[in-house]
Amino acid sequence: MRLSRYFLPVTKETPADAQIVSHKLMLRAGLIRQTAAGIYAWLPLGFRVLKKIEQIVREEQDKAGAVELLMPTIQSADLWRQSGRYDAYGPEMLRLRDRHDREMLYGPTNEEMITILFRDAVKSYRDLPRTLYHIQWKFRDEVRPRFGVMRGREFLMKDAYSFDLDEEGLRASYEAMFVAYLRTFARLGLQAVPVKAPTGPIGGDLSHEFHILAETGESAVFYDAALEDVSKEELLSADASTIAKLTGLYAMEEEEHQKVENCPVPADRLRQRRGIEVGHIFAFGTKYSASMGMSVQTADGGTVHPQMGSYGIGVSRLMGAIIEASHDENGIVWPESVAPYRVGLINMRADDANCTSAADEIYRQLQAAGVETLYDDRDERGGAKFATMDVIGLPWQLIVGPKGLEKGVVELKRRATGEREELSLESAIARLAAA
RNA sequence: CGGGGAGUAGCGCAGCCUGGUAGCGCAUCUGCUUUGGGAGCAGAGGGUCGCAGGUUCGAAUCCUGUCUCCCCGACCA
Repeated sequence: MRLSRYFLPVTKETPADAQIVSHKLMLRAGLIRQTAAGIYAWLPLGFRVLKKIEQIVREEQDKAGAVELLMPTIQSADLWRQSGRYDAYGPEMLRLRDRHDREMLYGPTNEEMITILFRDAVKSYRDLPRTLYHIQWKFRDEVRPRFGVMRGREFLMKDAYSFDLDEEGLRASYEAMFVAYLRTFARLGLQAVPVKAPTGPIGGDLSHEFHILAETGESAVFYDAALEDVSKEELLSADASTIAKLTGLYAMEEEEHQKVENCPVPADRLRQRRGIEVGHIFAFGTKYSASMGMSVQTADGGTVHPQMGSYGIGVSRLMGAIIEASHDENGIVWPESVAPYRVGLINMRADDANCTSAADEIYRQLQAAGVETLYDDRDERGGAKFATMDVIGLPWQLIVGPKGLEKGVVELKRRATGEREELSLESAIARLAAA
């Protein structure tokens, strides 16, 4: 993409509304703009990142055997009356009426809808187990939206729902999602700590929150330092034994931690850090299948209410969390896996015919090699171009200028480390084309 | 929802106390000089001062109401 034809409103100054670094940088880097309290427009660059995060989440859901569908954002109040939650949900639910005065709502979650979809189509134990998911916008009328996309009212969420014949099956579905979550966060370049979460009135031990460690996290997390020693490779190849290992290590949110009388972790191994909750998985058994009359026939001719679980990931929140975890004083430092473009190509002298034709040619070759490139072809000063590239945080900057061209080289700079290297055109392109 | 704060040019702000017809920086536009880490000079455009009432000869400024946004607490992906 040529910057001269893109829509990328980067700013030098930080809007006063933003408090935390990810929000400031998302505004400054031209990723988002706020349109109302807790509601954001995703500008082209931010939208690309959102799509990339979404795609990684999707791939790992698919790999875990979950099946994607798409449910609507608008639901009918009657649906929620079936589960009894229409009155129970409270003012966080955005309620509206259509032209016929029918009560509708903007979905804050989809347990009810998935349950009737599944209920009306599935009658046999042979159709279990299944896990269905979708990635869809949710609306929760938060009392106090804040921190940019980290606590918006409208947000993009992946929510999956599992249906199993019995508790043993539910546990297996739960663990499959657990693995998917570990892999997802590892691929996103994040260190996620699974924290045992209170299960409320349903009971059981199948509920975990996944927290990204960052100073600006909303909750304090106490955990065993051994959790920090788990390698990315180990997480990417996670299986049941990984879960056993991780869940065997102590990790609690502050509120729960304070209830623990004798913390099993020795003081020198107990860590306290802030966490951003980016995922929550839990098993709720027959809560909805019973209340909404979903049952299947068993092999012996009886009927059972399927055991259900639900599994959420805050996709849009993840973008804020990634930036919280990966930035420096100059701007965002995107992990390669979610960077909106792999390389920022800088033409140092757009007014110089030789320099421009060289840069144009490199851009053409990068595109031919399938390298996602943002090409700053504007006639601006070099300093402004570097500042723009730094704040938007692409992994690589490729600098083409008259001085280098005299020597037959271009400069390749790695955003994360600041390392610079002079290379021939060919080797620079080859380097960037390599996965 | 309780407590606090703010709405003045695209962004960041001053002006308000003590009413007299709106200003600064950045950004934008034009010209010239520049060009390897957010350039310099000269000029220009852009504002129903959130909205509605009221007081007054006169309101960004005082009064009342209202809307919006932000921050601190209790809840959530």
